[in-house]
Amino acid sequence: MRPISKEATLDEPTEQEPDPGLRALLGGTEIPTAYKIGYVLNFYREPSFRAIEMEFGLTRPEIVILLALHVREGITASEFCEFSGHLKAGVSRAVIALEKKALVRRKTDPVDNRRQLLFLTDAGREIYQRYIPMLRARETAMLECLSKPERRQLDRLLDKLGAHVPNWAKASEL
Amino acid sequence: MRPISKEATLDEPTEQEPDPGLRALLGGTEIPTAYKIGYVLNFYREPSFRAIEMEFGLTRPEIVILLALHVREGITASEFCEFSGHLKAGVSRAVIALEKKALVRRKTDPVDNRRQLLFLTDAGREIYQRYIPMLRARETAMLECLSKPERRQLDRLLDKLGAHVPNWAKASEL
DNA sequence: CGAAATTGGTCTCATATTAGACTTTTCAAT
DNA sequence: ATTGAAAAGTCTAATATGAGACCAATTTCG
Repeated sequence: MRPISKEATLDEPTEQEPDPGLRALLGGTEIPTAYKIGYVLNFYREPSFRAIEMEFGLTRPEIVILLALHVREGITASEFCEFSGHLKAGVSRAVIALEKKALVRRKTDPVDNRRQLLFLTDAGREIYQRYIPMLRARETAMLECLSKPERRQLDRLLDKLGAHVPNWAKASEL
Repeated sequence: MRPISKEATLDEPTEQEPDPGLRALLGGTEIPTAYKIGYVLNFYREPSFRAIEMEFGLTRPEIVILLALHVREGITASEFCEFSGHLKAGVSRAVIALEKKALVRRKTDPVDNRRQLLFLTDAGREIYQRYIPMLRARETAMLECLSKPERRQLDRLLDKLGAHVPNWAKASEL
């Protein structure tokens, strides 16, 4: 169970009664770091995406593609796949859906007829603006336990990890 | 695409040619930290789990339940759900499948007839031993870019984040 | 230059996963 | 003691997602 008791939730949100047994899971696996990263992210991402899905009818790939296009338009599906590690069939499906929902526009790349450049529509931008505040708020809440320096520290480490990904994340090694 | 070119992969695995445009995604979203965590973890978890799924016929929930039981046996499905944030239907289904595969044993909790205590079978332990080395190796590879102190730093930050989860990760807030 | 290989995107089929309903057991309130 | 509410686990129906096949465009190689 969540490392809180029901009583604590109702009376003292800051007073926790962790179950030592299950908390042992966090550091007890043979892949402690990966597990902990997954543990934290699971609580952030899964409920967030489920809520967006219920409220806006967007699937996970759709959500993240809108996120990506908000940062940079004109990328192609395959670029996004390559960058993010998402599978091309899923991305393709999401792009088709997004276009059908008029949230995204596709334009064949003049340089390579196979490629399609993706752009946000106004509706796409708008729906993004409607779901991003919740994601931001939850990120803020998630990071509240860290001081400013610690957050910078975390970001620095994550940048390192992110930059290192191409060195080991080769599907052929599996 | 992955921030490497094909040539680099073949010739100079350490020589990368990041696409600046897509790399902007990493820090460019409005949820940079969450996104970066997800970015790194996606490359670790998704391919790993897919490989295990293909080789051992285990679904993601099955994989993680075996992981958890390896650390601590005798937990119940609901305890695992509460702790990990996984949904009970999925966990229930996984437990049923694991028992069917004779990887897990279930025993009704004498204290509460609704609850079922979960235990690994020998086969369950064995299959775990067959997939964990790959997960460990990939975790090691993932963390190779960090020095020892940095890894300790990361673990410390993750422990903080993990301990803080119960303070904000309430589904009712969504 | 032409054939073979690779790439970009889409589709089909099978399987995984979610929401919500359901049953039984246990807890809480009166 | 009784009743209503909540918890634990399972099931159903709908939908999401992965594997692999496919086709067309482009690149690679002899």
